[in-house]
Amino acid sequence: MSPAIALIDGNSFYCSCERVFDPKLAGVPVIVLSNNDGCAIARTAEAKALGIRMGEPYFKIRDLCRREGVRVFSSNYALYGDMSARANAVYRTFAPDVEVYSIDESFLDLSDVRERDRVELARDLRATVRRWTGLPTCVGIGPTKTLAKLANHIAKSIPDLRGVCDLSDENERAAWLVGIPAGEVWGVGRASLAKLQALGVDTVADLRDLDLRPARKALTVVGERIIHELRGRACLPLELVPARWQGCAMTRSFSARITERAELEQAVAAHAAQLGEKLRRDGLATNQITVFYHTSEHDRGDPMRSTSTVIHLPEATNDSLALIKAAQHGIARTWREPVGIPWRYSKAGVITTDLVPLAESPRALFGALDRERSGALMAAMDACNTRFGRGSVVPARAGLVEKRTWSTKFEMRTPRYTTRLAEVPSVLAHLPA
DNA sequence: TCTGGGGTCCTAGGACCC
DNA sequence: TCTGGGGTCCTAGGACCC
Repeated sequence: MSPAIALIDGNSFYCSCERVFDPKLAGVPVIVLSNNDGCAIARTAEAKALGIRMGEPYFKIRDLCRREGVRVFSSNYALYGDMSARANAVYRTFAPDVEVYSIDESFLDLSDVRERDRVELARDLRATVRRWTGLPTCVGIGPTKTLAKLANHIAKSIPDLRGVCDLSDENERAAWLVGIPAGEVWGVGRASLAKLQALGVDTVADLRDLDLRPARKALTVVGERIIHELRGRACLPLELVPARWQGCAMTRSFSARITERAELEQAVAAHAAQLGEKLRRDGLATNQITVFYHTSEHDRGDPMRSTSTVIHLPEATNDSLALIKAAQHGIARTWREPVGIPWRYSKAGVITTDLVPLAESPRALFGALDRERSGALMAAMDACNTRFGRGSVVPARAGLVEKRTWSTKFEMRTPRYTTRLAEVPSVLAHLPA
């Protein structure tokens, strides 16, 4: 039995999640915006056809959207995350070995399925996901992850394939690869593409046939791996158990510029508190954080400032209060009073890059934290926030959620239909008299 | 007026060690 | 003027991904 990997992904995933709960959105252009309603990060086929590009700032296309009747939504991550979990639950009923690669993409191991049955299974999977979750998907199949990704790309661009493309057969595969630009390959970005083109590589077939030596010279081992994968030799195993995070970040653009130290301190404290919350969910901890904030590169003519500093803790922790203290220390260390025009800060964040499981982390000889107390307090706080909703209990320094002037904007967000009881859709049934 | 956020992997180069 | 040969570890920066 030849190895086979399928990549299944949701079409215009965020937009499709919105469509599941509003049938009127079918067939009309839909886009979903990034945080602060900044950029278009998901577009349906109809929106793409209007020329709306990935990452396009919303203010530039607002008129177009109004004119063309594009339905515009803020990101509703609670909804998308939950829909993603539902889709993966369906995948697992078809193939037990699933790697959840991103919120809208999963790799499935189909090695145990006979080659001639794979396409049919994939079609069945698509139909079932559609029926059970409402989400449209496409499936690509190949002997390696890279080829499965490529197959998925083909499935999405050729309607005749009805959402499934199988590149298992070497001859069929070769015929496809000559017609696809090398830039479509997973792992070949802009910079790599330019180097490849200098080597005379234009199509995926060219890349597959490139000698390993020049490939390695131009693109390091990453490029060599891609070529092996294109030739059908797997270098990227299925990661069935999610790897432990190495780092974690909480960074946000403000909905309005910040000039006051107190506001900046509050924002950074809120980020530190949320970072602690994320770490606690996975039992992870950190003994150093980086705090940064900066003005916007789009504010031409304004004074620019960007600063970042690393704060070390006596021992690893995920206690929000300890992280807040460290983060505010970072502000104290870097804050500068403006002399003339104040700096208008646009974004701040707290980052860690060295996560360790709290239980395995060494204790400090001096300055050790009281983990018993801290653990109990944090557990109580997390329990309140789970039960009564996020932001019900926050550390004082992070400020009450509704009083945060810098908070991210989500002005066009749909209800969190599947994760908030207060927001589930209601149905009215009129009985005949 | 309004321009996202969160990850991973790889390499080169410096510091340091014996 | 001449001045070895290995290691390891860390960091910054680049590239890529969704």
